[in-house]
Amino acid sequence: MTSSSQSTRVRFAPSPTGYLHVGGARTALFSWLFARHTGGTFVLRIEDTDFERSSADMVTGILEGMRWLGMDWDEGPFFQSQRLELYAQTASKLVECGHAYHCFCTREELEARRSSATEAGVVPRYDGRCRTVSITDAKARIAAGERAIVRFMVPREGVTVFQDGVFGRIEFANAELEDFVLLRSDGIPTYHLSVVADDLDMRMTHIIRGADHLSNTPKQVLLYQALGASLPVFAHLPLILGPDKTRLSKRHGATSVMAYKEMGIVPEAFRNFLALLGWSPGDAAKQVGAPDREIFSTEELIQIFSLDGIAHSNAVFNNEKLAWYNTEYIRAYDPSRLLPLIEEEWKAVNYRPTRSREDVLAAITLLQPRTRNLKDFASTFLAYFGDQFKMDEAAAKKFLSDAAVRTMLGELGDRSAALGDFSEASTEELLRCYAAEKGIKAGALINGARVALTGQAVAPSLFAVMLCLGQSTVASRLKAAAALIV
RNA sequence: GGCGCUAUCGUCUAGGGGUUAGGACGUGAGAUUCUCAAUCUUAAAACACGGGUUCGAUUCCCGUUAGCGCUACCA
Repeated sequence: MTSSSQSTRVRFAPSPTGYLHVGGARTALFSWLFARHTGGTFVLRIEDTDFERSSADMVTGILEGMRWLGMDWDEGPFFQSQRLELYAQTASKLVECGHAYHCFCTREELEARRSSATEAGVVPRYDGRCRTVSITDAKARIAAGERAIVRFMVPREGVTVFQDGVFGRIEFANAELEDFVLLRSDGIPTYHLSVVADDLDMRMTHIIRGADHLSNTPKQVLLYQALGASLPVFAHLPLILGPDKTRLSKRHGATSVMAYKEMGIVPEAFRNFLALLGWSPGDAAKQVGAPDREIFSTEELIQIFSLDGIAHSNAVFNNEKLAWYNTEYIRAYDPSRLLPLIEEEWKAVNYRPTRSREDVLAAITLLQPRTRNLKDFASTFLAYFGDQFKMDEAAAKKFLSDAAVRTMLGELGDRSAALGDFSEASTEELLRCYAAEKGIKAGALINGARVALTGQAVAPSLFAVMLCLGQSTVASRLKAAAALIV
């Protein structure tokens, strides 16, 4: 453990202009994992300086998504919209010490110059013409009511270098950068100003964020230097792409993490999947057991997570692998922990189980090994939790269309009601003897019984199902089969 | 266009100057079975291309190509 003076401080700083998307969730997860691994502090900061596009609902949604994935935070959420004073002060400090200046160019002028530069085949970049306006002149003009923005004065020459925690040494020529805007004419800061002012004020030691910010970083490094501050460690995460290898977005379907919850994904599965997207433990996996394992508990992830294992290239989101993780996690759940999640699904379809909690838990245990998705419990598995369920038409057609079979199932229902000892062995014996007696293949009766009992052509072993449902339910559903019209 | 980043099976990845280039998901085949999963066995599947450096390059260097990102008074 590091001493408190050098302990890490990491933040997740989403902008509430949308829900918590997959990329944001992974950034949050890696930041959180890093903070927990190093015994540091995890701060949540909402970057809502774009009032037009930000909304309180999105903030709620982001927090909901983080909680769903099991992430907690030690400080915040802080809102940049409530910290405007800090940014204004930082901007004037920069102006006072000559690192920034007021710019009186209008949007229209800027726009015109940009388009003519583009036409001329020149890289459009602010020419720095307002650099020559003295501070006293600028103040006078502002006092007279002129609108101004504050720009950072980027050195014309030299290079800006930083050591990225993922990509290593990154160098940009200052000549490539333009005098970027710090404060807009309405006094609201731009991203570059607010992010640096806050990260400094909140004493961040590590900035973990998407690689889309890599090109922004030299500007921010320049800001740190102008402010006389030492640099945090920047660690940029490669992006997550959709199946078509373009950036994951709405057109790829669900990109909000909560959409995955709604699709029946279990949070641990999603967290595990996300953790291994663009990161791999390498040799550290040996610390927690088999080196080839891909299933890691949250505690294990915290133990073995490190910036070193972060990939340098973008990763494609793989729905099949997510589905596999979901299957694995659902199977491994303790039934009593799975039950609340299933109850949410039931609630969503207005279903209430009529069986006792013990019976419900037993049914879950029986069903777990063959569940791929939480939704199964609220659809094809309903027959295990009460008498309110739908008969799958195709299954009925396939296995119950023979009236003779239906009649036999009814008779079997009578006989099972009379069974003294109702067990897997006794029900199987009953059915097989009855089949032999009637000269019908046991399989035909088994398939028919399965549909009569579960409404589905697919189910666990029939006799395990019978035991799970109980003698009276089995008897009545089999007897009902005799009266069925297929 | 400029700048930056990246490049191992279809996908996620391990590896690293000499390896049968390893694993996972998915896919094919077989076994098992009362259905379907599961399970077990098994198979196919990759170092983008071209130059260097070197005894030797998939690994290091350069270039090409491709992909992605940034290029706002968005974040």
